[in-house]
Amino acid sequence: MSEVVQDSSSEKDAPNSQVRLEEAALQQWRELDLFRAAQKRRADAPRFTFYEGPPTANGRPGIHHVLARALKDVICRYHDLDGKLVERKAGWDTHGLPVEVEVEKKLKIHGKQAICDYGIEGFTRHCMDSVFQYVGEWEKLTERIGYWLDLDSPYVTYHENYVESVWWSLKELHKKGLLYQSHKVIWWWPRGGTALSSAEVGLGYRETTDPSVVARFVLRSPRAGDAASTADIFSAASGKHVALLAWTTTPWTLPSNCGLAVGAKIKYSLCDLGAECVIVASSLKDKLLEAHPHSVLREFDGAALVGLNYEPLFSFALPEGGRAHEVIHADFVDISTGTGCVHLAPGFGEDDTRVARENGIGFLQLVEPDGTMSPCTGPFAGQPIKEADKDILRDLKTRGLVFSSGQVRHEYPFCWRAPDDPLIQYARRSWFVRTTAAKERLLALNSAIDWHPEHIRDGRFGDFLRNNVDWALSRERFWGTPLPIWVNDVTGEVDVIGSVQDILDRNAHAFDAFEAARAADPTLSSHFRVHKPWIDAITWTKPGSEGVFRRAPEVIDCWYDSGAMPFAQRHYPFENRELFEQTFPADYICEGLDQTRGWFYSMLALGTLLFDKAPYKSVIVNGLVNDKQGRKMSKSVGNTVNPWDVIPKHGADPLRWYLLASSPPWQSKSFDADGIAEVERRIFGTLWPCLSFFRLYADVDSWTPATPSPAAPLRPALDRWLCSRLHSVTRDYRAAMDEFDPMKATRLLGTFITDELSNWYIRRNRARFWKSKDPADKNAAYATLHEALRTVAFLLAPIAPMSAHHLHRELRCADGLVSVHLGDLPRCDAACIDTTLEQRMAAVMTVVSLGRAARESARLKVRQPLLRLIASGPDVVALQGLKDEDLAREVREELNVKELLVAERSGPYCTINVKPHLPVLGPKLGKRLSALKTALTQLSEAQVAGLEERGELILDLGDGPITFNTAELLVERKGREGFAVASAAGFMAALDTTVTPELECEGLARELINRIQTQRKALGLKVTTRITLCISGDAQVQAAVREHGSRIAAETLALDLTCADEAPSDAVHVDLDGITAHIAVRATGDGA
RNA sequence: CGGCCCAUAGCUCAGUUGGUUAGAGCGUACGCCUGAUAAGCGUAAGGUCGGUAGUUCGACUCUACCUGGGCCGACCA
Repeated sequence: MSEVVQDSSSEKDAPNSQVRLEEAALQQWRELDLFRAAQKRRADAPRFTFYEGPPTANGRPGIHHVLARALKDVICRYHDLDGKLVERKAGWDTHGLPVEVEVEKKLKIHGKQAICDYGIEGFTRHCMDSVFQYVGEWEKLTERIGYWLDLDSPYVTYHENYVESVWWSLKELHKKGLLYQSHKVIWWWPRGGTALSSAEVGLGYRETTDPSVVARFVLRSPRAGDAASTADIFSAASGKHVALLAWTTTPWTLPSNCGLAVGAKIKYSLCDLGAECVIVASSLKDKLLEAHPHSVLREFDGAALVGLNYEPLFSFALPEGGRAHEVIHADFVDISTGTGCVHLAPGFGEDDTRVARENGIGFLQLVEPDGTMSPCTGPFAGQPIKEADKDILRDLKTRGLVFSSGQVRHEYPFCWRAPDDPLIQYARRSWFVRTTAAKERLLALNSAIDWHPEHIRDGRFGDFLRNNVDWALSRERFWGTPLPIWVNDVTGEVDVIGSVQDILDRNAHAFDAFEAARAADPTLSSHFRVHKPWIDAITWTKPGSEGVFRRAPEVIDCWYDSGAMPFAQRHYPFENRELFEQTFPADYICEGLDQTRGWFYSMLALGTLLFDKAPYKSVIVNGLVNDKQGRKMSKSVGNTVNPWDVIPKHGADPLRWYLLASSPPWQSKSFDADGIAEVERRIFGTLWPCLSFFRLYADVDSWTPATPSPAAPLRPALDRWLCSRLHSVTRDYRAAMDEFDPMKATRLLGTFITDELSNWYIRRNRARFWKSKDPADKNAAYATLHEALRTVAFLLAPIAPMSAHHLHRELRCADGLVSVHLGDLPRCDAACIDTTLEQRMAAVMTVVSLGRAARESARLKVRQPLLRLIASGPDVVALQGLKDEDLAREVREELNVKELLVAERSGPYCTINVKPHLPVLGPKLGKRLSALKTALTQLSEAQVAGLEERGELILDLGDGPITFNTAELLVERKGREGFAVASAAGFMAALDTTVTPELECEGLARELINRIQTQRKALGLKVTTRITLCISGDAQVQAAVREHGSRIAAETLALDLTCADEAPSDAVHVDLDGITAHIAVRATGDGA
């Protein structure tokens, strides 16, 4: 008993029992090195492959990480217990801008130049040092929540082996012709001098105010050969100058204007404003020209404008590589905002770049990478773009080229780590992976992935794949996997290397300088030789060709690192070829919804391009964890939940259960600590008493699993029922887990523990454990309960591993296992499932519930014995269950009635009501269904009797007689008035409420027993302690003691019972519904 | 603005291929049980299943549109 945990509610700050048992379990795991032992026992088992998505350890873990980790752990543990080898290699994502930003903050420097000034080596050293800043906290949390993860040999994305595998993969892509360099418009952070990934851009959107300018682009006079429609425009304008109006929110791009775009099928109007004529989309005319009295001279399609030339607003430089200042058609032009005419600056817009290239328009980019206007822009040269906006606008106004100007508030991205720095779209030379070449394959492979929830496949993820664009791979940063591309500085020849050996083959002394530096400074990590700045110093030449190969200075998008994880974690193909092949693809991964464009994509893209396989078969996508009000958790709002505020209070297992059971994994959760307290109370607060009940009596009787007990089929009905339920639950639980539905499995188990094991089996069987005179019956009860608890321990193991461990140990199983986690999950034995018995018991439970309701309505407490209950049910199985003597006894005892009558026919106790069984009769009858419904409400007594006797009913619904059988009709029994009745779902319970003097006397005896037991407990007596009893009270009390004295004595373990006229001095006074009695309980000291 | 998801009791959520009286837990009120109880059980109040229209004998369930919330994408120029 000592190990069954006692609550210490007196010590407020002491950890509660749940927390204590978890910590004790974890301590045992450490001592037993249990994780390793569990892995070892499956060394030769078939694999279930899991990939751990690498978190970055330079931030603290939060409550949402607990959700993801609980989901990962529960599925992995389930398959482990089911007999598979489930490798769980930890991993850390170590590269990327967030790390650099943290270091910049620490060093109090900001921007690319500042880093160069500081020194790249020093900077990257700080990066490497900081990536594991919080790794201790991650490990602590991982261990405390019982997440089994091999933290001792994690993969680390900056390690040389990992980098080398990434290089290998890029060389493979290069061989397939999938690596190229191009101009690409990207989101550019001018101050930091770097491009940002779309994920990073998405973090930085916020509302801002920008100038909103409509500029005049004055058309040049038509030339010979122009279309007649063009000439018509000018003749209609009759000599006034004609301007196309175009809208922009970025005046700083106007000097780089190369063209104008219109929609060929959009209607445009030529409007006479008096002094000039302007052209705008017809549908926008009224809004744009509302302050200008005007008349419409002509209306025409945009196609009429295509090919027209206009005077550029500025002429600092001419576009290169194509025509300039021409009106073209573009499909993306719309008329929801603006003027219907779009200013094209191919240096700064993705759409602009595309249509310009398609139409032979040139390229011009008069902004420097640092975000200042180019030196050739005259008065604006060197100005930061947002400052240049004002001067450009003033200049245009002076020259009469501004039609209107104002301000607009809209969403615009800023750098997510430097919130005052706006990003700009900027065409930049960059390295790309041609993922679009594999678009169809990506979609095809995705279609076979088992997504949870399913809609991600064709929804969010499918959409993302359908809109696939080439992967912009390079980052002009410092801390990342270096791009393994060397370019000849004279010929431009590209050499992609795929290993360290590749480098040595080209330059045997490549690493000499590094080794020398390392000899001088042993603190220099060996991994640095494949990182900046050391890798940049490596060059080579090729015999017979001029020029030197120098490394492309960029590093790789860190999402590529994570996507390379399936092979890079193995240092494939340099090592572990076989292991990789065995563990690719993964059977299961699980990450948050935010990984759609992140890890889910990067892994699929690389798996597809390199191996033509989807790298994972099944995915659980977990939702976000919001706060109690459903708001997103954020540090700035201050509503984040620290796992360490929750775990020491309620325990990690209740937290895991809460996260798994509260809603489907993919639904965002409103985190509420009260919900965990509820789980702790309702689930664990029920489970532990089940255990201590078992241990209490098993210890008293010295019962062990080795004690012989009757074979299962020979045990009482309740035992067979529990056994059947146990196997049914095992079956359903396994099915749910196999379908990656841990919520269903968890709820199933919870219901079994609370409703069936605790609240029905144990409660109904208590007396057998302490009163049974039949040792076989008692041993059957012990064996049944023990087996049930043992199975619960296994089913609980994946969900609440520490509690399961504790439960299993306390059961002292004969399985020789030091922990439940070293065992095998029980299988469902179909032979143990007795469906009929389960249905019958369900009927009994329903009738009991109704019986209680009937007692409630009659205000007759259960201690008051009553003569009879009349019960009925809707079908044969239910009726048979109520007639089964073993089950009927449960009803009588539970409801404290002398007799249970089963009413099968309508009669003095019940009436019946017949309803159509719709799923059967709907298709059969169609529209005649309503006629049947009416007919059934008007059945005669004879028809009802006929149905009850012969099982069939013949009705005429207007087109001849139809015979209905019992499968097509539902019979619902209801109690007649005059009894205390309750009915539901075809069941009914009618209580005979007569209380005879004899029954009243017996009831009083039961009240006395109850008070004596309470007093025993108040005195702190053991359940085996014998007592002497002295009871006094009025005539009624004395009569009860006289009539039922032997029963009172037996149930309270009284060796001696006396009935006194005067209350002894040590008696307690008790109130029995208005009757006062005095009870003196004295221990005899005879404990056996 | 676009895509996707969600909307069921005061709160957190279930609800299987369309089927009879839409469920559970928490909370509230009242009652009950306790020789396992950390507790538990029962009853009641509480719902036009976000709205409208449609398909159907029948819609919480399917379809369309609308409203509100979330996530993601989007400077639409």
